[in-house]
Amino acid sequence: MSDKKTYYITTPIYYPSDNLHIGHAYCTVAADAEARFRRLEGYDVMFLTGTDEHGQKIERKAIEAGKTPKQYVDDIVEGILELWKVLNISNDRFIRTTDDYHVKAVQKIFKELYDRGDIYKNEYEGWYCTPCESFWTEHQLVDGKCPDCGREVELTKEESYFFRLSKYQKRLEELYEKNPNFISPQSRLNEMLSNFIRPGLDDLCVSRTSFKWGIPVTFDDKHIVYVWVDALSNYITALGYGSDDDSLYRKYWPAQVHLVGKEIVRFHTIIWPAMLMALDLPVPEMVFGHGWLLLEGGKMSKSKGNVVDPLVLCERYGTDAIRYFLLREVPFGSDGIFSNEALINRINSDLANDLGNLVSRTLTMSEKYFNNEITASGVTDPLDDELKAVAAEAVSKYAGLMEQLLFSSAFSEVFRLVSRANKYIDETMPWKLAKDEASRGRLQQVLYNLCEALRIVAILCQPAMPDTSAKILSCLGVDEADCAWDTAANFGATKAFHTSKGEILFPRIDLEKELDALEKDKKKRAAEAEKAAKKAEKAAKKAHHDDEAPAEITIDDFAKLDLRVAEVTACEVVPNSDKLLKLTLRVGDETRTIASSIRPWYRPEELVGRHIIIVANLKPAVFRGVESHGMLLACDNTKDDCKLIFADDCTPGRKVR
RNA sequence: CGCGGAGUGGAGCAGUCCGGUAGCUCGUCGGGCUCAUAACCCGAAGGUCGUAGGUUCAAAUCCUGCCUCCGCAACCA
Repeated sequence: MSDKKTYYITTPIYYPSDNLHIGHAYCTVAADAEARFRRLEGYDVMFLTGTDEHGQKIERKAIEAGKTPKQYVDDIVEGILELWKVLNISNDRFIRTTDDYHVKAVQKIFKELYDRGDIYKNEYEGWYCTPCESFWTEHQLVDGKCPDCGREVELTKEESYFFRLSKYQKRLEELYEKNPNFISPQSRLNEMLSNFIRPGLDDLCVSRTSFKWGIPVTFDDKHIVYVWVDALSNYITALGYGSDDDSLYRKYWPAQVHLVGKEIVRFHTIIWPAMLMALDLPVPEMVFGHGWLLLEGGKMSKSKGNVVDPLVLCERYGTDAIRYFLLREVPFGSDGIFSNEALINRINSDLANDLGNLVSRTLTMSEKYFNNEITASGVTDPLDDELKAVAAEAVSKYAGLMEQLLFSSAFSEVFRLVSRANKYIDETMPWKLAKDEASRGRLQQVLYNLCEALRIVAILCQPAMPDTSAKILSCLGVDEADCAWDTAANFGATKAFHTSKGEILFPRIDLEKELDALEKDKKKRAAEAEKAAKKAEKAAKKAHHDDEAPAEITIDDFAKLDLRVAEVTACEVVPNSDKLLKLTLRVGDETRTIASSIRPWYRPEELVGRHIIIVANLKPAVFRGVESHGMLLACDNTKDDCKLIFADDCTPGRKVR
């Protein structure tokens, strides 16, 4: 079967700085549905997802959590893999940008771009916020200050490597023109053109020296590869590009579609194709920018406590119901709103009332009237024609819509057929036919038609609800051959159904009770989260006192500390304080004040004249009205005991290293 | 004048490109049916399509101004 047409689809690689939420699930479920649909159609599918694990944010998060960056992302990624398992995601590969093969390939790509002259060294000028260690552009500044912390920034130059993005402006415009579907949906194309292409492209900074958690540039070890080359190239490195075995790359590239959120359309439609052009590689066929799933009452955020955890939803309502909801509720290109009420209503009306109930009533009649054995009797009626017509239309429209990633419309076609089948039961009134032995042949045909309709519905539902489809097909008792995609368009393909009543597919949910329960659950979770946060904070504080080592640091990090010997010239108790002592210190020629919470362990008079070690360049802080300029070094001997580090033999003012 | 999207019966949306009976889902009300998961089927009520002008025999649909909401603005899908 090597002549099968290939279909390569990707999701973005997600940034594991936190656990994933419903929005990530949205995108991945969509990609999964498309992948499943193409497999059903007979394509040789490659479906890739993964994680983008480098960068300053993760470096920082890891430090906060007291872990190495790798440990930190390992833990998050474990959760992500679990989530995809629960959501029944059928990805063929999962790439992590920390994977060895990826790292090597990225280094190779970076070097090649450099050798070709499309990456060059220059200076990057920007506004630097020292405490945040972040560069900002003029536009990003808020009132001329750091948008993160609000502090002063200074104009700084950093040596950087740049990618000649500007060189590809014209070729990009040609690409869009020649291939109007390259950026989909259409509205995103306009956005790219008027926002970025038309004003002109600047060369792009593709390396960093301000943090370390990334892939080193092989020929200049001060630099690490910044996100663009690192993350975007995953789509080819995952297939072995740049490794010894690039057979998958040669087989599947270029991708048919990169599925991305609208906020990263730009990187995928400008930077990524330009990079590929620079490498002389083919560009993907399409970048589809989907909308966002917004939450009732604004954006998802932890502080609002409105983050929707897809694991919780799956546990509560079943994976297939959640998958269906995500695909059906919102047209794929636009933003939509997620609410529990919408979710429950959708499950109740579509899945329980219409589909589940249709299956249930059909199977019940099959059992009751025909002992579960259904074949076509040939006693037809004009009433049958419309059912068949709707089925045929559903199949053809569905296929076209799925090919364009228009999931919501595609499934609305499927449910048109479900509705028509429900109506067909009312029109044909099988319970009346059953009362008259003479209409037995007709009754049999009616049930056959219903089973056929259900068989087709089940086939079409596979991409969205794989488990439910399997259940329905199993209850219908059809051969595997009659589950194939090709047979969906063939109403009447099935010879015989050997049905069996299964359990209720989707139990109805009591909306009010459920919303109450969810509300309670949410409060419980919020409380737990708060508790956990406090605990974590405590633990973090404790970790400072503990001999448990935080993340590894470099000698440069250590060099940032200005440790000095100081002589205590005076010492007094700070008023209104249980723990604080105010120390006056001589550090070389300088005199300074430090407040420290060591009163439980030392009397003021016993410290005067002693030499201690201080951190001299700590940011000043005010405790109980005393301005403290530094910190004393001390040891937590036990939980309740603290000892200062004395250095009586050392000269005040001298540096400690 | 940074860019883009949206304002249509109680809720969520389609229709707008190519002007001419305002459609779908949910909800509400009434009826029918009993095979079925208080489900299903039929019917009804309810909208001067954000606002002010303009073009036209005719505008939700084209043009202009204004108002409101939302998203993006070097990385939250």
